[in-house]
Amino acid sequence: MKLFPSFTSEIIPERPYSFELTVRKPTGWALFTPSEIFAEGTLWTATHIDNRLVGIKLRSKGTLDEPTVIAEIFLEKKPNASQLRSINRSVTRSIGASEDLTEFYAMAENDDILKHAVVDLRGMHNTMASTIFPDAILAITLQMTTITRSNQMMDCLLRTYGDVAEFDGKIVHAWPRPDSLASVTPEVLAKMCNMGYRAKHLVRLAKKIDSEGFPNIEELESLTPMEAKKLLLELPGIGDYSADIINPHGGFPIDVWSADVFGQLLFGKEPVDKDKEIQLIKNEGIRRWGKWSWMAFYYVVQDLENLSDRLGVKLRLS
DNA sequence: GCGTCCAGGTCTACC
DNA sequence: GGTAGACCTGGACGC
Repeated sequence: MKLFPSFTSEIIPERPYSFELTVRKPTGWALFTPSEIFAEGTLWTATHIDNRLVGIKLRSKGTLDEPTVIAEIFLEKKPNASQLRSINRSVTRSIGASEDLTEFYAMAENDDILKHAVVDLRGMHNTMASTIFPDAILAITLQMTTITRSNQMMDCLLRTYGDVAEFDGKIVHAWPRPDSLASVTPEVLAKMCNMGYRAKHLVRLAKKIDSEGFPNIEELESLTPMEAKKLLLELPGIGDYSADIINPHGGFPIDVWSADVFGQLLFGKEPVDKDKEIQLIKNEGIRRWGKWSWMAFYYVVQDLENLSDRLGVKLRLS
């Protein structure tokens, strides 16, 4: 779909704000889609906001302590005033511009693990999807397989069922909308993208979000973290780990990989019986970092290589 | 070349 | 409430 220049916003994030660390994480996690393009300090990306395909060009005009982000928005049609406000609000929230890191940093400076990460990654804000569906796709494709195959599944979903945004001389593939996958049979999806048993979960989940009135990301955000998680656990194929990935409040998503990392950091050893020890590691992380558990997880995972050196432990990088 | 194991979880049946 | 076993697939590994 061709998108045209619509409007430009100047966003003033809470300081400190590192544009590059925030929109382009050290681990390579994308802001909205793995297909987005980052070059010479500018990000071209695409997502759905209010069911509308939106092309977004982001660049920094400021510094870590005097940050300004310029967001150029590309749409198929001219938005009305309400749509414009909604897109602005969504982009501002997604790039973590309103997030105040002061309290987290104060806690982290007295934490033997985090005190290193917050120095290494000063100004990195938490980013957020504009809808829950992309994170649900991520969570389901990560389940019980290798990262290589997860990436193959995600790439197929993106290119076969996603929307293509053409704008500013770039082409970016956005994640599929729930209605695009709700109309596909699990058999076709399993065959097309080698998804195996995950296909039926994903199709049922797409139908539930598309037509059964499941709360959107802003509605989940207005609930308490536990209320939001309880609702997410009602989605097909979404268990404790996946709900912690999708929850807009953040969680402490411990899987077999992060269990090795946080087992080393919190108990000095990787778990032997992962099934049993994952819950212990999760409980200890939540006990130690409380409401900042997600930010702690986020900073640690983005800083593994440095932390391995600084703490003198061998952390499994991926 | 072939068989087996296992990987960034979740669901269900059974106790 | 707790837990064992099934679930798609393909790469790695041993033989």
